[in-house]
Amino acid sequence: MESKVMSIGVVCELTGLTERQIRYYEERKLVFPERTKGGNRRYSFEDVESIQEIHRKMQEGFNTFELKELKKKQRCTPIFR
Amino acid sequence: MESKVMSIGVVCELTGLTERQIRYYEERKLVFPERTKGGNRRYSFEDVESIQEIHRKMQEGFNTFELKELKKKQRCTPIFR
DNA sequence: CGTGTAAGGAATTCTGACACG
DNA sequence: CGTGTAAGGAATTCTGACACG
Repeated sequence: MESKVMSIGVVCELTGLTERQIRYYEERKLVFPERTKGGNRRYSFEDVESIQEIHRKMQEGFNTFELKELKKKQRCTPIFR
Repeated sequence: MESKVMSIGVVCELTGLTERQIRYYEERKLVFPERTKGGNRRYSFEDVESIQEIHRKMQEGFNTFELKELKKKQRCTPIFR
């Protein structure tokens, strides 16, 4: 599901992370929720997956910059899979 | 997806219905969203499908009581399909 | 760097009621 | 019966900043 339907509170419940962490990943250009007219964030299930992956990688020692680099590479290599 | 993750505002966007209509279906025991600790409704994609089906049936002339009866029958007949 | 927190405001949602019919 | 609406309050989310390190 790629439709952006969840508020940040639901994402917190699903991931076990804090709002602060989730907003920070966005600040570092790792997640891209949509916004309501009022400015509230809306996430998809794919975003939730992505957020969990980010958190896992960070626990493994990666910082947000490195994760951004990782994403770039992933965007360029699917041809070779 | 049966996880209850959407606020009523998102359901309005997805269905084109008003909050009033969606809450009324719940009042008539046709939809069963979960609640946050604070009391806010949370709907699943299945709920959205259900709500759209309810609205279609009502446009065909059914009232909420008849739809409740229909649901009962549907719960008893899947054996025969 | 990544995250916690208090601050103040704004968007979102809630309930119960009155209205029409 | 099904839906609109104004009312008042409460839950949720937002941003920018200070803090620690």
